[in-house]
Amino acid sequence: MRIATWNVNSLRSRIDRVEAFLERHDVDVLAVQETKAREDQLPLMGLQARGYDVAAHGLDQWNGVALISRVGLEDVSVGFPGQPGWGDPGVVEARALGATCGGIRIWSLYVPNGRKPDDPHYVYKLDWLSRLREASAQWLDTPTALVGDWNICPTDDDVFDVAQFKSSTHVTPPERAAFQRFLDDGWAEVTRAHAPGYTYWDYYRQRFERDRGLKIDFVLGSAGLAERVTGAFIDRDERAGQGASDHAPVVVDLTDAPR
DNA sequence: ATGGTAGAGTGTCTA
Repeated sequence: MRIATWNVNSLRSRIDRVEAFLERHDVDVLAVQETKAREDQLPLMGLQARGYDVAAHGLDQWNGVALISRVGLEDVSVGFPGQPGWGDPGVVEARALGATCGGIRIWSLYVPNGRKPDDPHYVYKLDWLSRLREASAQWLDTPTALVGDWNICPTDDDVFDVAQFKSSTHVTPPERAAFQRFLDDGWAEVTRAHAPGYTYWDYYRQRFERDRGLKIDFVLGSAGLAERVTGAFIDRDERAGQGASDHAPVVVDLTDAPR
């Protein structure tokens, strides 16, 4: 089975590229982030014509997440226990969507950006990660993948210029500690060993052409998932040219479940 | 410190 994660920066403006990507790489399950579409605005026809089911949630114009699967899409849930709303009172922000696809539990995650270290949104980011960690502990003993845009550079090698980020989010010790706690719990980041390099390049200043990017898109697997990983790659070509998202897709291959 | 680009949608916000 082949799964992938991709921050598409608008599903509607990128739908042709998404469909081409699914076909080019024969992808079974794609987790997408920043769908930037209400549920009634989703471009479903081409996906369904290619045999994919879609589950999506997006309450605002920025942070929607979705799962696109041709190997089943069961037990769909939005958010996770303890996830609070942000913005309008009582509104649960759409940053996590989970489903069982082809026998594995997969979560499409869009970790809050944080904006600035002194912004309330940064506190929200750390709180959100803490709640995700608490909720995800119960999935460690089943084949589960926490995939998406983590908006954290776990090491200095994951930033094109650490000095330039010294007063920015994504590299602060609390964010890195929050990421590390998932690994300490038993989650394994399964892409890095197979797929070095960045996954995101800002649109301006020709960051992609100069390979000045960040590695912030990751796939964390429970033991039962990690043992099935046979390879991974970053589809850098997808980031090139006109009309690209600012993120490249990350693809992971899994063997069949042991029996 | 600022601004550069892109996408949502027409006011600016978010990344």
